[in-house]
Amino acid sequence: MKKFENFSEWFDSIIFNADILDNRYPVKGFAVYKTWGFRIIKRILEILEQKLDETGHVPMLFPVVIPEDAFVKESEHIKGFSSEVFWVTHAGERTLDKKLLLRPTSETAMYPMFALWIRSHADLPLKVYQSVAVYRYETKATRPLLRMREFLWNEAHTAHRSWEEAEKQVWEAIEIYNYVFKRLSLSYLILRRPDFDKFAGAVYSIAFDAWNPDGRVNQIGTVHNLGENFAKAFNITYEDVDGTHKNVVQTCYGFGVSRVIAAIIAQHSDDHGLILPPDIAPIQVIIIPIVYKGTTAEVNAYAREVYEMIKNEGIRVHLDDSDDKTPGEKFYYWEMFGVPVRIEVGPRDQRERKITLVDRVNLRRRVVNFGDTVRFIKEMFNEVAKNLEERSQQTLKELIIDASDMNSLGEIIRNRKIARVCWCENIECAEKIRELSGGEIRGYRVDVEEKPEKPCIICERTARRVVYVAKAY
RNA sequence: GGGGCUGUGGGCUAGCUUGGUCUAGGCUACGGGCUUCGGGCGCCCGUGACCCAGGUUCAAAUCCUGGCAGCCCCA
Repeated sequence: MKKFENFSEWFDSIIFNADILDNRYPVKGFAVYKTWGFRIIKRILEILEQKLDETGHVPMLFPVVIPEDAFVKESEHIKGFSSEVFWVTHAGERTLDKKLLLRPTSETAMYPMFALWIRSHADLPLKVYQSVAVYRYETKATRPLLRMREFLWNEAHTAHRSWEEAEKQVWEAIEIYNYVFKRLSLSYLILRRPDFDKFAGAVYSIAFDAWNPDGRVNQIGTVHNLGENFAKAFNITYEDVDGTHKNVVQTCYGFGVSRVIAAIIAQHSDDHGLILPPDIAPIQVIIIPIVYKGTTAEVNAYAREVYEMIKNEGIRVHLDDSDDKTPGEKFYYWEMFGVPVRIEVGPRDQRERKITLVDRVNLRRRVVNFGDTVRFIKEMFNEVAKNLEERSQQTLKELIIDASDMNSLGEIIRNRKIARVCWCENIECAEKIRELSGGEIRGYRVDVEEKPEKPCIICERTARRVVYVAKAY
């Protein structure tokens, strides 16, 4: 199965064969995370949550159901989500007096409580997070990991004394996500969404769009400045030092765990299967003994010795000494699961007290002395992470193409790339871009400033932004 | 939201037009055995399937309707 030729089939086969997710659950848009996938998820969440803890966020867990009256308080928010919420209307045979919905996101679950908890400036900033499943009745075709009706994410919600503080928080959030995504060697664009595409109820939204081999971008995280919109709706006020009562200013940000796994697969993996950054690999090193008749005992004993030594260094290592598969089969098997480093131990290695190291990215062999094993493993971990990042960055660069006119824009999108265009910020022109190219304006970069050097690609008036246009999941 | 295509053992598929030797074939995976083992070795044996509900018919994997599920394209 070829990654860049038939992304969809390639992606589905990796998800299935590498035990990430089983999409055969009999409800559309719902699936089972299998062991390998779920172990990876736990590692990703561990990295993220640790960073959130370090930056003063506290973990909490809010209910999955939200009463209708809380949900309808912020008018923009309802408009954005009402068409895709799951309603709980019955309990047994009885109809509920008060309909409940399954959280599509937790603003309306959390903020009534925030209103109770926040009394004075001393309660601020409040920074809360939770890692939970959310529910959205997607009307578009669902896709495993990329577009599910139940998906895992981590959401953080903060409340502050002022707009300035909230702005700072937005940047802290961006840095946190950047840190985690970099640890996963992912490449993406950090884009401020155009106003028509911001989060329902936000003042503005910033999103992380990861590249995909089919040119469709994958939104793996978002950061929103909510201003006072929800504070007004939910009456979240505090008494300031001077005795006046003010609305809090809020931010919230979401980290799409399911989509992050999708991005890791889509960006790093190859036609042999998954390739995992060492930080999140459930097994980081796989040892495969190469046994021949006559040397079986020595080789297995030596392999065991190598295993014990590596294990004692705190590296997640597994010895595959089963005799029901040939070494070649084991190579292919563990490559499918993306184990970043393989050690082959054969009679030759055993005689010379050496080991053969192979990295998952380039599959190059290296023979090193027993005593140097751990040092070289750690080096190889860094190398794998670096190679993945460089390769991913390179692909992102190649995917982005400047569009000078409508014809070239249409061609870029048809060729499954990301177009960079100058735009005047008028919604009419945005709509034309979508109609004529099939791609959507994803926004302009916030991590670097890009000045438009040409007029708007549609109306030819002065352009205000350099924006990225792509199809999206 | 609109249109098109598809559904056969755990996975991939043949068969479907033209209903009947289909007792549903193959590859792979899985279980057992022998043999091998520095990139999917070979052989033998075995388990395992026509998405669901109706309908047409002497007869349905095959035709029709609906449901469920999946894929693709467009809004």
